[in-house]
This record gives sequence, C-alpha cells and structure tokens, in this order.
Amino acid sequence: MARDTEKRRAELRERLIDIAEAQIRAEGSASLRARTLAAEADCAVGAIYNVFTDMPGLQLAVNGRTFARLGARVTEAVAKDADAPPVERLIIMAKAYLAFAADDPNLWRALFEVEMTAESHVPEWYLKDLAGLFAIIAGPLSELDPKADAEEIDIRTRALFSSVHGIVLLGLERRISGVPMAKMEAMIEYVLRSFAVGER
Amino acid sequence: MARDTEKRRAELRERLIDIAEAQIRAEGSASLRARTLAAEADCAVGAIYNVFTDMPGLQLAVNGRTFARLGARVTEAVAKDADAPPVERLIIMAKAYLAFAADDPNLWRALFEVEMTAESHVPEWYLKDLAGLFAIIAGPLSELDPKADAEEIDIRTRALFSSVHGIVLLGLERRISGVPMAKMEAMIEYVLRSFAVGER
DNA sequence: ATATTCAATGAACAGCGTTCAGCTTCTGAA
DNA sequence: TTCAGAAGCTGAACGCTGTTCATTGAATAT
Repeated sequence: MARDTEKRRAELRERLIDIAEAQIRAEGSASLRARTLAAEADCAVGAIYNVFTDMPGLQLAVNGRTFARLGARVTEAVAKDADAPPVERLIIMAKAYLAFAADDPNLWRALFEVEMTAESHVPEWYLKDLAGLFAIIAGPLSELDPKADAEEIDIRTRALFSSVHGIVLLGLERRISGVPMAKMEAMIEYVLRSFAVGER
Repeated sequence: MARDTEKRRAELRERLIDIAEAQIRAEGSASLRARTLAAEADCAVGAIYNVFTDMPGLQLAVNGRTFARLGARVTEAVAKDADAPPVERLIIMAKAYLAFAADDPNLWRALFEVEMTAESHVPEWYLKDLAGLFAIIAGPLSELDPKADAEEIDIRTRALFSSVHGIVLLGLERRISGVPMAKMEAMIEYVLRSFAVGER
C-alpha cells in the first residue's frame, strides 16, 4: 500500500541521515561512502537512491539539519541578552557562530562544501535559511545606524558575516594557521567593535 | 645519462603544470583527470608519477605558481602608491586580492582546496608564501598603530586578511550570493576603514 | 487461484587515481 | 662491434568510487 511504502521510506530516510551525519561529524564529508552507508543502515545500495536523488542530495539533507541547529544556537545566544547594546549582541552572535563551528568543524565545513562541482542550483530552503541567518544579523546593525537604507544594511550585513566567516574558516584550518580559540575571539571582537565605532 | 633524463623530466614537469593550470583555470580543480592530462601532454599516465608523487602533488605545483602571481600582483599594486596613507594601502592591497580572485576564480579557489582530505602536511614553501603575504599586510598595520606589540599586530593581520578573504570567498560564490563587484569593493572599504578608525 | 503492479535488490557499469611487470632504450666493458 | 646489464617509460590492470536497471519477490486486484 502506498501509505505503508511512504512510511517505510521516510524511516529509511531518517536513518540514512542519522548515519551520514555521524559519519560526517566523525570523519568529514569526503569520507561518506554509499556502500558503507548501506551496510550500516542495513539496506541495499540502491535503496539510497529510492530516497535521495544522489549522494550530494543526502549531504544536503544533513546540511539542512546542521543549518537548523546553527540557526537555533545563534538565536538562543542573543535571546539571553536581548537587551544588550547592538554591538554586544553582534559579538555574542559571532561568538556563538564560532563556538558552533569549533564544536563540530566537519559538519560546519560540510555546509560550504556542497557540490562545488555540479551546477545543480541550490535548493530554495538553503537560500531561505541563509537569508534567515542574515536577517538576525541585520537587526542589530540597522539598530546601530537607523538612518542607513536597506541596501546599505544589506552590504554591511554581508560584509560582517563574511568577515566573521573568514576568521572562523581560516582560524579552524589547523593545517595552515592553527589559531587558538582565545585569539579567534579577540579577532572577532576587534573586527566587530571596529565596525561599530567606524560606522560612518 | 642522468643529465639527459633530468632535463627531460624537468620539461615534462613544466608541460604538465602548464596543462593542469589551463585546465583548472577553465574548469576548476575538480575537473583535473590523470588520463586526460596524459593525453594532452602526449605521455603515459605513469609518466605523471615519475615527476609528481600524485595528483594532489601536481595541484600543489600549480598552486605554487598561482601564489607567486598573487603575491606579485598585490605587491605591485601597493608599490604604485607606496606613499599613500596606511589605510589606503590596505585597501589597495585588498582590492588587488579581490581583482586577482575575480580574474581567475578557479585558480584562486584551488589554493584553498588542497587535499582537504589527506593529512599530508602542507609543504614548507606554502606556509612561507602565506607568511610573506601576511608580512606585507602587517606593514601598514603597525604603521597605523606603532605602539601595538608584535602579537597584537599578528592578530590584527590575521583578522584583516581573514575578513577580506571571507568577503571575496562568499562574494564570488555565485550560486549563493552573487554580489556584484562594486558592492564587494564597497564591503571591503567599509571593513578596512572601520579598522582604521576603530583602532583602539 | 491467478494476473498484475510495484518496490527493493545487488551485480554490473563507467570512471577514477595509482601501480608495477614487462618492454624499450641507453651505457660501458669486452 | 657486440652484448650484458642497468635504467626509464609504458599502459594494462587493480581497487576503489557513485550510479543504474534487469531481476526477484511481495503485495494487491480480479
């Protein structure tokens, strides 16, 4: 029966995402293997393709979860100090972003390693989630400078997010830099406070 | 004779790097294929491994060239305005970095896609080149704030480079953001001028 | 009971980086 | 000049990958 099949597939889907998530967390997204996955999920390799279009599709599903957790963590962090000055809220958010990335570097990196090769366009929920992340940054920013128009706020939001992202990215790249956590927080604070003071 | 062999191998080496560079420039580093490369270089697949340890090794050789061109371009850019104020020099350098990345996005990206998977440690010249890039940034920065100690300058240098890098990285990621060049330059200026003003 | 539909399977396929037994070429002493 | 011996180059073969699809088996409808 259709109902039954649907349910079974949904269960397999969740199971596969669980296993893939654990694998990526432990060994990185490049270590994901269709056969290993099927063995661990106790299903046929072909079954994966009944539930996901392909392996990158599974990756995307894992990223969906990661995005949700990331958003929640950043949101919670600011919620605790909702009445703090805008700059402090920005710093809190950025540090939450850093902490998330540092806690689960492989899952975090996987967010940006999605099919760099294929031109298959990013699903709409991906962009939606990213826009949501931008929105919670834009809040304190426009509060900080109420007379800036939407486009100016957009530019600053992207600049700020990109800056923090870059600091976290290169900072976590142990092979190259290997920056200790305390220094990374100092860097973030330095950039964000500069933002606030330099607001022209 | 040993001399002869050495020369032939050196020539093959150069030829392979040439072809690989063209390929990466055109189609990205993920598109590099050992067999295709051998066909285009008119040699056996095995010959590649007489000259490079493996394909990532070849990638690294291409990156060496790219690094050199990048360094030269940034250095030249500041050389033209060596007497400009520190902040302006920082902006010039950052814009040169952006321009380089925008001109050859695939080769630029390849610099940071080196063997994310293997733990084979980065060659020493890689770190040396990176340190060189940092050094030319550190110059204007310490000029801007002569009383900051070496460690503070180091933090600021990394923070600044990482920020600009992040802006360029996410800005060039057409699939996600698609930020026009003018906006990216505005973002960079915004961040760097904030740095200068906010110097504490 | 039988026919029909449909989902799950896993061997097979195409493609990848890498290796190494054998072939070819060159070297230098006889 | 001849011919062991060494050295280099070659490309078929290996083991791995993601993906497919004819086949199997089960469930439903007649």
